[in-house]
Amino acid sequence: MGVMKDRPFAPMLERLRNAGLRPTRQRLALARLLFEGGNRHVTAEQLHAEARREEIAVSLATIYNTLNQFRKAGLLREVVVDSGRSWFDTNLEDHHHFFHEATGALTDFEAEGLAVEGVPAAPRGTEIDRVEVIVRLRDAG
Amino acid sequence: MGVMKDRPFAPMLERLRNAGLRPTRQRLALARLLFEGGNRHVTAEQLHAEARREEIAVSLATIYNTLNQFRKAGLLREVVVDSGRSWFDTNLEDHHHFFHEATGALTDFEAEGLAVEGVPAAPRGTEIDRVEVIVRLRDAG
DNA sequence: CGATCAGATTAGAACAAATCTAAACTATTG
DNA sequence: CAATAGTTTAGATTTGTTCTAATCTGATCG
Repeated sequence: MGVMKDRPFAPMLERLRNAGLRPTRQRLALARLLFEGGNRHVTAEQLHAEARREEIAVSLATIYNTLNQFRKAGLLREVVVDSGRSWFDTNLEDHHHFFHEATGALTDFEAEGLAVEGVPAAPRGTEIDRVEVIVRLRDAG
Repeated sequence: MGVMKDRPFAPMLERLRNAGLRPTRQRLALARLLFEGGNRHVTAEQLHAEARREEIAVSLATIYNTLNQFRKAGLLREVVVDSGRSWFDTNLEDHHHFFHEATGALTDFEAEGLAVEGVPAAPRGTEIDRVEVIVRLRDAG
């Protein structure tokens, strides 16, 4: 835990600067919620609620701004599994998702070990950006 | 007798009845737009606009009701690729999708020839419903 | 048939997620 | 430490979807 001993904000501050984002109070606080501790998936509303719980004063508009800026800066990935809301994923490794329709639970699995073969060529004028695999789950029975 | 022998909507009528849906004027008209002619992808708004163009009087609420009923009845599949709206796909075969982020174009490709291997076991208490592959495209360059 | 009634349709209200606006605030720079 | 460019904010707005409760219609039965 020596990582967080001395000046707990310094690395995060650097990280924001490197991403070309001014390290404001709000961005710093949200970055710490998102990136300290393991990987996570959040929606804007969830993160807003969490910030409020931690007594961090951030408006919902700022949550949206920040999540989108972090995404554009490559600090987050957006995951679309259920229409009507966006999930943001702090895991930047090559990976895919389980989505449990019944509960809305979203979990990662490593791409290592997964092979997708036989993807047809991209249509003329386009190229493949990313191959996304979503494994939809239902209750066993 | 004395009734026209050629009844182009008869098969569609049967199809609705088989799905347990009363074949109303609106459902019949929408079913014909959706299922006569090749496979297609539509959003609710698109189908509404198309119905209006064809001078079929259907409210937007009915479009939503109908798309959801058709989906539940297994006549349509929902495709989630971009948050904020739902696509409905008349193609019931095993297949996957190209999604061109820049234009929002959604196109099918056959699952035949595609192999997804090494999907981890479903978490306890759940089982795999469907493995969905979305190939996200960007402009070539 | 024509009456009945569960089920379907509808306009418009309500809701939810996300974005926009323009005014107030703040981190950087010089 | 003042100027300024970038940031945050409350609240309004937009967009996609669902809900409500009133009205209409397709199937059934006498």
